Amino acid sequence: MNDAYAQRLLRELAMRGAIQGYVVVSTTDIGRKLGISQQSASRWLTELAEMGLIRKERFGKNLKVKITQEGEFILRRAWFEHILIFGTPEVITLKGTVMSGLGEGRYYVMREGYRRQIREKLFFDPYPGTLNVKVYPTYRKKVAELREGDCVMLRGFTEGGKTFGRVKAFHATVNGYPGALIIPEMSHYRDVIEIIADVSLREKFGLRDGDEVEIRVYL
Amino acid sequence: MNDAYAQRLLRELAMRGAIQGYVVVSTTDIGRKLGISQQSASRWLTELAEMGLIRKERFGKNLKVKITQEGEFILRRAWFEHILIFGTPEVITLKGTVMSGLGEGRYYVMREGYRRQIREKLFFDPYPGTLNVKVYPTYRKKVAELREGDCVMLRGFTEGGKTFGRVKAFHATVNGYPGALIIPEMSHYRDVIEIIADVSLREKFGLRDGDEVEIRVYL
DNA sequence: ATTACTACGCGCCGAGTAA
DNA sequence: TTTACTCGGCGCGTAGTAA
Repeated sequence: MNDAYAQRLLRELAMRGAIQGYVVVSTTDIGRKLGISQQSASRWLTELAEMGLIRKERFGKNLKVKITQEGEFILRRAWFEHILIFGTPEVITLKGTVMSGLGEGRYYVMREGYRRQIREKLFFDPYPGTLNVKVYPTYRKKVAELREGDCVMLRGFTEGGKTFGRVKAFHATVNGYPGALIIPEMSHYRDVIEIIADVSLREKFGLRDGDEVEIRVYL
Repeated sequence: MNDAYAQRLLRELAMRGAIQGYVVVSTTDIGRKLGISQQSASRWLTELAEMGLIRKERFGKNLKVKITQEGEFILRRAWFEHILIFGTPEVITLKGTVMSGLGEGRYYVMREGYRRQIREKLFFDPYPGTLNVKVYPTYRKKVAELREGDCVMLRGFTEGGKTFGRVKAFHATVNGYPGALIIPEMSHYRDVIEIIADVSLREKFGLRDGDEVEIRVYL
């Protein structure tokens, strides 16, 4: 296997926690995520193990894998290069409580005009819905800063005669899970922010209104 | 072209400055760096341009390329993921002046026992020689901190009856150029540090004894 | 020296399938 | 359900070469 494939797969495994220790994975799932077949995913994993970049063991019907030190070296080099390219990120941490939206989040995310851009610019297929978070008053200033910060811009468009405005997006995590924070340019909220991810964050973390979450924005 | 190749090539181009604007590249050179043939490098670049991830133009006998916004999105996503995996680096900046070593740097780096590990763990083939930098007194404390920090460890070995000790290595840049800072565990110097890279840093920056350099260590 | 075309053959991908 | 084998076909990488 070549270098490029190895790096791509190692990163996917590392995102699942395979640096800290063994992680259960499925070849079907990895294949889907990387856009290759289950068979190829299986073969890639085998080759990665033969190259000594991962340890791989059967775990019932599944596999468990962990990245070796050699594999970690490769990832660290890539990490280092990306940091030379873009610099170290400014990380803004926000805290607040989950609140119910009025379902507009879902409505907007489902518009193909936004959805396509999210796939193209943020690289995930958004779960149709947003997590609304009311940030604690102390963080309002940081939210205001964000509005000025460097962002991924989602263009506005018209669809069925309706006009949808530009939306600012930022790579972010909620309780450590990756997604994006979005701020419609026209929105006037100062303390309510919206988060999107490739899964339902409410379900993933079993969140109910009033639960506290931590959001980290990387810019 | 698939995702993994695109990312690998985009990163290589970004490291050459193709995000800021057009950069002159040669397919031979890129091929060598990525471990593929000149012909493949040529085809990869063409395909990357067709995918809209780079702009490519002839520049005399060479090419000049620049990464488009779509290409940058892909790199930024990878940057974000690497930061989720390893966190944001602590960057330690050191300043000092170039000084002549006694040629031991060259002697040590040439030992195959170290050289192989540098290729495997730091991912470059070291130029046979080190840049010795005497850091200003204010930075001595930072150097001492480094000795304790998280590092890439180069194992000791014996060669021809001589024993070579363990060496701590850190990803680092000199005046922005990537390489590594190395600290032999047995060394007792407090204010002299050694840098290795894949080229002669003295030549690259036209350095003479007494010239000031800035070293950034990423850990 | 470049880049990049054509040809060709190896090897990779994925369908089918066994365990 | 899984993983991972075999196998057939096509895509990719490289040699040769033109410009």
